[in-house]
Amino acid sequence: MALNEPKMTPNRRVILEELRATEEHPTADEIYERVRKRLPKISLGTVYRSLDVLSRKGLIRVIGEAGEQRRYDGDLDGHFHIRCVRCGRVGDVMLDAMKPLEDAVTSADGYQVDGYHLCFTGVCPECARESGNGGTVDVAEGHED
Amino acid sequence: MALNEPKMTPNRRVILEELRATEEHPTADEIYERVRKRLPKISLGTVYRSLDVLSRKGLIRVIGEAGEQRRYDGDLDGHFHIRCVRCGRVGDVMLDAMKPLEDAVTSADGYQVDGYHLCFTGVCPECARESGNGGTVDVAEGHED
DNA sequence: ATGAGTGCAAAGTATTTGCATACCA
DNA sequence: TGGTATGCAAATACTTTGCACTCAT
Repeated sequence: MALNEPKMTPNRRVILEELRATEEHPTADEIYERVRKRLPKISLGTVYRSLDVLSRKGLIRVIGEAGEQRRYDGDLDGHFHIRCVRCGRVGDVMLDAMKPLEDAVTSADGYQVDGYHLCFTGVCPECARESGNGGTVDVAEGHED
Repeated sequence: MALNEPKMTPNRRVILEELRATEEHPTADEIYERVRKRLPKISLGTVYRSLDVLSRKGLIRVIGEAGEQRRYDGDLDGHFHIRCVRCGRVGDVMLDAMKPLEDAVTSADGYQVDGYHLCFTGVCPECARESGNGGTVDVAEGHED
């Protein structure tokens, strides 16, 4: 009667495959739309539950900031994300400088670190090219009165 | 008729003060409850709008992961956060190893980096003490079948 | 007078959950 | 047979928004 660990069901496998097949970082309902082509009767609730299981198993990563919609990433390699503040696109950043940081956190604060979420924000090269410096951002940020 | 930049109003000032006065990382409605003691007629909507203004001005920081409730931090010093996967508590982590990472991202990917969000997850010392290794987490994470 | 800020309440949206059924070991 | 997984729909919870009113310049 002990709580068994979640199984890898066909639904979950398809979700995982779709996630691994894309370079994008889709939201739950984008995943739902894709998966639906292969499994027409799957429900959005199942997609949410599956994504939860997969991320708890460490098979996928959840990205995005609080208050925003979750995005999912099937790529587990050591990389971070960067979100363009103008177009909202989320890109990957390869960097393997993280281990020392993890170690420092562990030793300095007594936490058992089991993961981290790192997302830079900035302006992507495309946006920078298109709009020079102006763009969509309209709130002054350097000073107050 | 040009869009003026948001002003520092009494409401916003009180919210900022409350945020700077606490070591916790309160949510919008926790802030609402605190601020209400000083400004009994302030509304939750205004708190949300103010927090948005303050964070766009760079006076406070927004923390937390996608799909979760936003938490706010009035401390702008270079530090990161760590959230205990068991109790949900968010703590501060002092670390000044970030600059090199920022530089690396900028040069490697052509982004103009204007910020980052870094949050570790792990088990806080209290939780580790209380429950050994079991605790509330009941999903196996190392292997699948 | 004009534009920004606010309170209130309603709307919106992402995510979770209850329940009956289907499935697998 | 026992327990997990699923579809569907309802429920939750957080956040945003519309509108009328107030405030300061």
